[in-house]
Amino acid sequence: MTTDKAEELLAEVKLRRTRQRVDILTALINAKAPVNQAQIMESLGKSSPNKVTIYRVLESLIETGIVHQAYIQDRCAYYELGHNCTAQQCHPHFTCISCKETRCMKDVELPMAKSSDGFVIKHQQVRLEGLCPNCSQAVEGSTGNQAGTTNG
Amino acid sequence: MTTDKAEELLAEVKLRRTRQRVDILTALINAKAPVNQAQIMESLGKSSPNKVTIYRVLESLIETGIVHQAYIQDRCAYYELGHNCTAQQCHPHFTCISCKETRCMKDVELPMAKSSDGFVIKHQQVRLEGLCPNCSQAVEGSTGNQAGTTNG
DNA sequence: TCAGTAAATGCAACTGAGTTGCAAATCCAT
DNA sequence: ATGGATTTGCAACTCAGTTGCATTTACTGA
Ligand SMILES: [Zn+2]
Ligand SMILES: [Zn+2]
Ligand SMILES: [Zn+2]
Ligand SMILES: [Zn+2]
Repeated sequence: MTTDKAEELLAEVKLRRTRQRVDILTALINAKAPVNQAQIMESLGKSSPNKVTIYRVLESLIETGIVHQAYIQDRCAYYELGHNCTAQQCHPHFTCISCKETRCMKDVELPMAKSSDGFVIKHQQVRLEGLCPNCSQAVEGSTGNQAGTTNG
Repeated sequence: MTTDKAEELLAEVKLRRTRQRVDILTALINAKAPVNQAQIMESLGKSSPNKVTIYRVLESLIETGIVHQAYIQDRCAYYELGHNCTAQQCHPHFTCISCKETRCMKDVELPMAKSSDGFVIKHQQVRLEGLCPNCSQAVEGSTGNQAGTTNG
């Protein structure tokens, strides 16, 4: 396991190295996409920290800046490492309106909005909606074919 | 009251003209900023429709496109008329990190993200964070002065 | 004008993500 | 090792939003 990386990060931001923090941070490091509390708990299985602890750990990690709240979907927050975002702007997140999957768009960049009228814009967050490659293909190529069950 | 406008809109989108729909839509028309269910209920006072009805009416109005869900704050959805948004992009919403107020930035425009790798981007939503004129002034002009209680 | 019917409403009970208070456990500096 | 501050777990709570169902209301067309 990549526990090393997690422990290293915790030391960097001067957070106490508890088993729970290491495990949760490791889960975030290993995640291929943003995850919510339930997914973290599930990925840690039987030895997962309590739900409340997960929220509290996420909160402390967010305070240090090593974790971001990526987006909210269905009233539920998703978290990810913040290591490849600038302070001003993270990558956009894309949700497919057909298959409902959400993913990071690390290759998409947008300019920052221009501050105006005394507003100081410090952070910008972009959400995208549309059709993912799977689903746009399905719509193009056939009639009445829904969601990504095209070629699987 | 501007009930006329609401009734007109309902006719346009072919929704039955119920007292509740007219009232809720009128509340949205009169609102100076996006509002949530509780605020709609409050603004309609004693004669307000039931909470469930408000959610169901909002849902039907959103389906027709005359109302949009503007943003979510503190796990709570805020709604507004969608009449001055393009299909692809609404105006950004700005939340002040100091006084927590959120407002529409109708004068701010951002280009649409470029679709890539088979992704078809149909809609883009932008959230901005920073300091509002009140609060940025407070930070500049003095020491330790919090939130918009500066002048007035 | 007056049924008849589909749609809309209200109520009560529910759901589920996230929070709070507090006692017990754990980390870490000395 | 020891002690005090921090962290954790549990149970109970909060509150926006949803669901099922009985009742009411808006429209159609005779
Ligand atoms: Zn898809
Ligand atoms: Zn991401
Ligand atoms: Zn402010
Ligand atoms: Zn707006």
